[in-house]
Amino acid sequence: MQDDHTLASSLKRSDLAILTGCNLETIRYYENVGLMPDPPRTSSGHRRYGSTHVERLNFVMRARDLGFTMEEIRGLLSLVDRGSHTCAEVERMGRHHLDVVRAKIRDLQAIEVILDRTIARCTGSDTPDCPLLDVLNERQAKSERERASE
Amino acid sequence: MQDDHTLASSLKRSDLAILTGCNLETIRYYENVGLMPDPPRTSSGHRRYGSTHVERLNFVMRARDLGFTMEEIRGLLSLVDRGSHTCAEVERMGRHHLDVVRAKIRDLQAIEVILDRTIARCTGSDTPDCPLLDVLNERQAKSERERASE
DNA sequence: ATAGGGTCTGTAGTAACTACAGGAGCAAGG
DNA sequence: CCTTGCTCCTGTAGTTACTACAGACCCTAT
Repeated sequence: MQDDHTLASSLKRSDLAILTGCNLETIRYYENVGLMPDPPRTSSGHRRYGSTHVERLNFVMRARDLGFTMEEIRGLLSLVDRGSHTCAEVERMGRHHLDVVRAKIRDLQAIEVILDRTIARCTGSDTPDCPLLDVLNERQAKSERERASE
Repeated sequence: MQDDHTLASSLKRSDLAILTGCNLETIRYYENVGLMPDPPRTSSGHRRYGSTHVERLNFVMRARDLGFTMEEIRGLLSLVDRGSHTCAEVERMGRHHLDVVRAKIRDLQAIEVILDRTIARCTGSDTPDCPLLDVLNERQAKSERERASE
């Protein structure tokens, strides 16, 4: 069909995927969950994308790379879409996310320390005795830090 | 029914949950996926647990706290269950997991740096201009480190 | 005209649980 | 003895953020 030169948007879904590096199916998923707007369609139902979609998808992917959850990305987008967002609002969301990231780092570092110290005591020999198994068999399941924060 | 004093195991599922701090439903889940053995039952079908179950569940939870995936925990358990495991085998699995943990830490730290530096430039004012939004609108979606490792 | 791809939809699968619905059992009070 | 209310049983659906498939349609090129 030749009805589609009326659309400023002329990218197919596969084009958008290649341009942004996003998985093809993920694009449809983002449309379903409302992170991406429903694109215009050709008369036969095929999606056609334009530069606004490219920018939007890049925004979503960049936020994803920074570890924002979809809920957070939705929040950021709705601020921007509202048109009256402020730097203060965005900063607040960013700071909250940064706190979450730092908490995850701390948790993983606590794990790292335990694993590292424990494995350092491993003999690597053919005996069944193993410091790591000893640690896994210990009674208390949680580190002091975790218990302290409860 | 009084048929159950023949069982050395006398803990109900709720008892096991309280004793280990594990969620009640999670215990059943671990049985379904084979991390915990099917416990003996009373004549009416109620689960009865003993000290071996307590120890096993503590092991699983401790491994979970250290960030091992269920697949890894299954591996550790099958080594131990086999009865002929060696420290070398356990150490190898531990080291692999430690590598994964460290990779996650590095990823999160890269995110932390970007967020921290970006938010530091936020004015926190009522203007729509925002360094964080600028970063999210940037073309390239991946950090140099990530592209380098592909 | 037809062969081959691409695109469409809905749906199921992933990890590691958590939560519910609806039915059965169990212990204690009346 | 019987009821009341709690626990336990099962199967199933929901969660996050996708990914992958099946079967139907469409589009392009020869």
